[in-house]
Amino acid sequence: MSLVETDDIEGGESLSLHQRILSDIREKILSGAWAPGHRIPFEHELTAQYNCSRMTVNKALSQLAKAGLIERRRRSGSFVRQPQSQAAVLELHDIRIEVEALGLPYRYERLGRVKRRSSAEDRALLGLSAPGQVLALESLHFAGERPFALEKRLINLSAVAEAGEEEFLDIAPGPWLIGRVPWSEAEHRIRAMAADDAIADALDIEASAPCLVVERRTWSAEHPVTHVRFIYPAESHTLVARFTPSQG
Amino acid sequence: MSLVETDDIEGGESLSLHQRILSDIREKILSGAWAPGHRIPFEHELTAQYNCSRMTVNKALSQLAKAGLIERRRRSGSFVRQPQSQAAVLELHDIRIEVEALGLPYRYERLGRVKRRSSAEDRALLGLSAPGQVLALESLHFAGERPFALEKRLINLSAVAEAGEEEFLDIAPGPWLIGRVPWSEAEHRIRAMAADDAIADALDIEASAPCLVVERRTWSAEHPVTHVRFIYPAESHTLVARFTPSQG
DNA sequence: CGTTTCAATATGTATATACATAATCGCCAT
DNA sequence: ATGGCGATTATGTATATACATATTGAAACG
Repeated sequence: MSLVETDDIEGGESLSLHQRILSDIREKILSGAWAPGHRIPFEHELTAQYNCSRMTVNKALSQLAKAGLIERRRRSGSFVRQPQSQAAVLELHDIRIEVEALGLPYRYERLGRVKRRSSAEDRALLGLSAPGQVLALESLHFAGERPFALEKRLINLSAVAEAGEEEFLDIAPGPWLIGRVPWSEAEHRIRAMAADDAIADALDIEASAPCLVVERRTWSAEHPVTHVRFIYPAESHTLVARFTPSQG
Repeated sequence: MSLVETDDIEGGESLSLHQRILSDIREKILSGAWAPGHRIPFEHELTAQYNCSRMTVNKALSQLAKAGLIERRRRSGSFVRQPQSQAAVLELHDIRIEVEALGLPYRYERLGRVKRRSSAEDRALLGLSAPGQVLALESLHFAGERPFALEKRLINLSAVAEAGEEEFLDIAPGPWLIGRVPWSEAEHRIRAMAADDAIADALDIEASAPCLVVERRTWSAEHPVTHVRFIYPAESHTLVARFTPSQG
């Protein structure tokens, strides 16, 4: 039995050997041909089958291991792992891009801007322990005539002092921060909520109508940078997440 | 200027060289010391600084490139990328695990089970073009006494024939499918919705109360396998997604 | 019979080397 | 000037090799 013809007569697809080994093995696993627990051929066997060096095989297998598709055990070999905990990559677009993708004109409007000493709630949201200055912003993103999302944001001025000088009248805080502050970690919370009166008013929807709430906390090298809460009317928004295990 | 002392006197942390190069460069980028656009040292410079071979440096840089932190251009060098489109990894736990993590007893109850020829709507949800048999399931997941989530699922029997023989009285379709059908791709849609009467009744909440809806479509090697819609009462559920760029 | 020891084995990491490929720079001829 | 061409350069991919390390299985020993 051989995984491939060593002399590939047909599709000389200009795939690198590395890529070919990767996709061959992925295919075997995803098709179910190699069930979880199955021992995949030893490196030296693959070396022979693909007629290449062990380093090339090793790189491919290491990558599959890092992607979580296989598990490698010294002296024992490499094994197909149990189905992984399902995880999906959730792309969190810029709202402007999202709106424009819908073919609607985008408009941003700053509602409020307050610089203040952090309240206990501010600190809780940002994950701060010591008090300090924060900037609280409230703004609306429009798709055409209609409000698309309400944004409530806190910025930790100890981490991003320059934000204190910015009015955010013409630029939304999201794009402003991106590119200025490299972020090392982010956390999102997604939930449904009934609109309270203030939200309903801002978004021009009925009170207690369902909304999708996306909260994001961002850190840069351990320091909390910002906490933001996007509130979308239920109709206007669906988050899409896709997942393909271990691509390339 | 040198990234590290070539003879590391202090922390001989038993980190592999590969790991050390990776984390050094990541640190520079995430701390902002190397801003987006900055050209990071050429491979041969890093080779000299770390006193190692180019292959080792190359492997580290390739990994950073694959993680999206840097961009490599032939003849020009490697550059710190603009902040990536924000993406987060959303873990989609098994509901049983989620409930038990809350310290509540988990219970599953099948509400309905119908085997039928796929309707146009079924095909649209599953992404099928040709008609065929599908299994429609409706079930409830409980956390303690209270309904935690309502599940509405379609299974494509052309892809998973054995599902037609299963009653799903004692095992939820999710766990049943996992481990039986390897999935190669999944897509999620997350949105908020007002509970209609049927949903409100099943979940024991008020009509038009806000709910979080998570829809998932799963493929196995191009074939649609299942479409499932989880409906959570707003209070009971928050999805959490975390992201750290390019972990080693 | 149980334990220790040792050799065999598969993976982990690193090196030196080689050639391919793409992009850029500068030279040269038009 | 300007358009093309070749040399240069940095990365991309692969090889052969070497030694480290963890684990297993079997032999040796008390």
